[in-house]
Amino acid sequence: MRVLLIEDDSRIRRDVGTALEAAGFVVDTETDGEVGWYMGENETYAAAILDLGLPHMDGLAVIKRWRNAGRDLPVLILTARGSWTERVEGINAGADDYLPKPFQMDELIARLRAIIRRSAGHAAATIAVGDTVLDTRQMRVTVRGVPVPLSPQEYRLIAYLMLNKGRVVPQQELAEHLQSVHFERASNAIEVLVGRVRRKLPDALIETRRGFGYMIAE
Amino acid sequence: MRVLLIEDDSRIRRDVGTALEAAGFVVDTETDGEVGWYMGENETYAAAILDLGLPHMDGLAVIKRWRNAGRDLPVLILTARGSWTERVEGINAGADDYLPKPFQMDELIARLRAIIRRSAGHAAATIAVGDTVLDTRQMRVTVRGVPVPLSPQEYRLIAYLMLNKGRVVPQQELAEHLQSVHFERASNAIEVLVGRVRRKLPDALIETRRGFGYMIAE
DNA sequence: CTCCAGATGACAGGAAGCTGACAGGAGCGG
DNA sequence: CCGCTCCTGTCAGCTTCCTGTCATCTGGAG
Repeated sequence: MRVLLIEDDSRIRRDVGTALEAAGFVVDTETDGEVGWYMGENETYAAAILDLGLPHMDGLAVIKRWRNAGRDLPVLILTARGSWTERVEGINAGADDYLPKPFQMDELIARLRAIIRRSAGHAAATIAVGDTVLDTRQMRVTVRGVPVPLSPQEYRLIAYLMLNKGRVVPQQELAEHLQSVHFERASNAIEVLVGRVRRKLPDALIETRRGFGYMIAE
Repeated sequence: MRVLLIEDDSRIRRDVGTALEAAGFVVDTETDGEVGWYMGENETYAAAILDLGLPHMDGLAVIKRWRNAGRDLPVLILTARGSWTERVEGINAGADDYLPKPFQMDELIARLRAIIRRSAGHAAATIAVGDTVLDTRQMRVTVRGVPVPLSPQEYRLIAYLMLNKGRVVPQQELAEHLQSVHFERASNAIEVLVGRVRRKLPDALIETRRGFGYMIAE
């Protein structure tokens, strides 16, 4: 079982590498984001372990480029402890699981095996709200089992809202998260996008909280 | 903090239950998988502790059914020592952490607290005064469970007063907090706003302290 | 009883959000 | 390299309802 480890901290890199080899994995190690991306793109791995703070190309960007290219390589990201933002962004970018630092080697290995197994065709990482199910691995939304055709922006929007269900998400936060550089104040791009998503999904799913933002109830 | 303990071994059930209560948790105990699932589905817990070998419904099945229904209740599973398979399957099914038997009570409690803390991003941050509950994640106020429709200004006002309950808040401070540039002396905007909020909430909630400001009693 | 901070009802200007139409442009197949 | 399709941001028009102001009451303190 071959895995790709991308981590710039030499201490962690060595420790994790050793532990993974002891657990029976073949490990390729990279320290640079861009080189790591290239390896994942051109070689075959059972999974990748990815630090988020990397030289040359940020971990999130690495995942996104893999995903955009159709790579469904399972990815486990290492995040700073308690960084809710990183976690959500990571999962939203297409990561399969996250592990807050510092972590136990045992747990890393267990989770790594879990995502590998999951990618072998078993359970998917899903979030459900009523009839509507978000599958973050397939980057797809289904309603009563029927897939809903969504554009990339539309998917990112609904995914972010579902990952934050039960919480009011301000328009500003959505705009930042969708990372479209274009959004200016005095643009109603978010409203338009929400409208488009609403037309494709059950009506009451996305609540408007006038003056606050949007929310999906639990 | 209320937790759900599902365990069929009476010895472990009693020991764990006692330890949890000593640690300040309120514990609901179930021995049957299906009943446990039902409880988790219909009650509100800060977390669940789940044995994997259960009568009627296997622990893994319980987690999966919760997850499929969108329940993101943190789950700690108890596994047989060294059982890689169980660990991996547990995490794969959506468990947040696992603990191999036999275990130290201290460790169980530490890990339980950890997963509850980790899920705190999901948890509702609420403040209650009598029947009136402020939920800052949903940015909403409910009275006896019924949501009260509030405009942004109205919500900010009641939220600020509830966050400062038991203290007299001067009008000036309220005005500054609401950050409306418009407020000048000789404006009665605050009085008007308070009036609007009062009409939507239980009568005695906001006290007027003539000459000083407004207050919500504890 | 008098006075004045606070309460209330009415109102108008405008902020926030929704929608349909449109066009530039990215992505893709040929 | 061309042409087609789909994505996505912009715009104008419209609706809803928020919010500060004003004029007028009210009631408690002294």
